[in-house]
Amino acid sequence: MDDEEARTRLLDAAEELFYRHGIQAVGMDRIRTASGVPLKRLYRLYPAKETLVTAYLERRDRRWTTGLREAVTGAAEPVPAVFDWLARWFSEPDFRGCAFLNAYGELGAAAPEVVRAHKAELHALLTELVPAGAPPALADQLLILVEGAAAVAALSPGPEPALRAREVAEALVRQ
Amino acid sequence: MDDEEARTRLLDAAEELFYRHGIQAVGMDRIRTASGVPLKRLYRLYPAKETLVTAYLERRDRRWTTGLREAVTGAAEPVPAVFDWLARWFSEPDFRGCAFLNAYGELGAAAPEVVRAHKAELHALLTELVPAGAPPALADQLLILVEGAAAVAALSPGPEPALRAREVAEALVRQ
DNA sequence: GGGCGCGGAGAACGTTCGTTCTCCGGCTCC
DNA sequence: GGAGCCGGAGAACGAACGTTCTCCGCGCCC
Repeated sequence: MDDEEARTRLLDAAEELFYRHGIQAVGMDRIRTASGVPLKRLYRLYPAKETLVTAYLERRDRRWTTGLREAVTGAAEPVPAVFDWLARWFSEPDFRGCAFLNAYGELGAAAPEVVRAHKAELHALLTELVPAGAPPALADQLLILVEGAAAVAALSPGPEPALRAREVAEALVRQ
Repeated sequence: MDDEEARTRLLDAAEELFYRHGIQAVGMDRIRTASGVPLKRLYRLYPAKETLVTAYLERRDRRWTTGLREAVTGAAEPVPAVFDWLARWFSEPDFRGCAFLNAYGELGAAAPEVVRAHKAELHALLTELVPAGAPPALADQLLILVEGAAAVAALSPGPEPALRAREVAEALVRQ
């Protein structure tokens, strides 16, 4: 097992545990056990828990944004495609809301800056998707629909919140 | 200082600290210092931290739901009034998102059931507000708008998310 | 007024956390 | 083949947590 594989195993374990149980509720020893990476190597690759938390959020941000981008680029109707993608995400068995909103709610001002960056990226992506002549507030409204669907789905999982938000979004872009 | 005042002081301190810093980041000793209530009395009134957390969320739930109800009952247009009330809430200087969503994000399955109850109450209130002939999905969509505005405002405070959501809600109820 | 009991102040306890250290086996290099 | 070093396993450390205990001073009753 080289350092690269150890990093992957650590991030896999950290993502699963941090996302499911919250960040403060998961100790480094639990990540060590789940990943099989010795503590010494863990602290060589990530010198403190905070760096592991940041790396977990950054990798998840890359995967999430890339997945959404791939799902909507080339789609005939990109805005509804966003919510179809959300519906699939909300239906994953271990879905538990937006990891970045959860991290911000838990850590507050101490949350790493990738949390803000994630929301800025999402807003930028939505801005690209709205038609050229649309009012500038449309991207803000779509952002509210995306976040709202995720927040509602966090407490009652399933695709329904995404479908309800999709209906609203379709009505918005038609105008 | 009788027990009733001690309870108030404890809940005030707990609300301020839990809401600002998160639940796990605040120790009982910090609540003792902030409230001025001795540890012995604290544990007589709330035998464990979990009971204090639940009491904090239950009181906040009562205040929040009552405040929203009072703001919309009797309003000429109750649905937009919801978002005007949200705009004022988001503008409070220490606004940091929905305490119940934050608690759920932090505690996950270990969150007290008042978190779910809070969302159910909000959904019920929105159901009362929609016109009689409206499609049943409308309340779900309004819930998404409320939650989404709160989530967006958590990271970029100010009334704007509520105003954007209000515009969408007005378009929805007009149909 | 003297024993008594309640409540306040904070020390103390056991556990858990993040992080570091110790020990030891196995590989490398001459 | 032997010395030296790197990495693994897990004990150990200091701090912080939730919770309990000890001590002490003050008010009450006869």
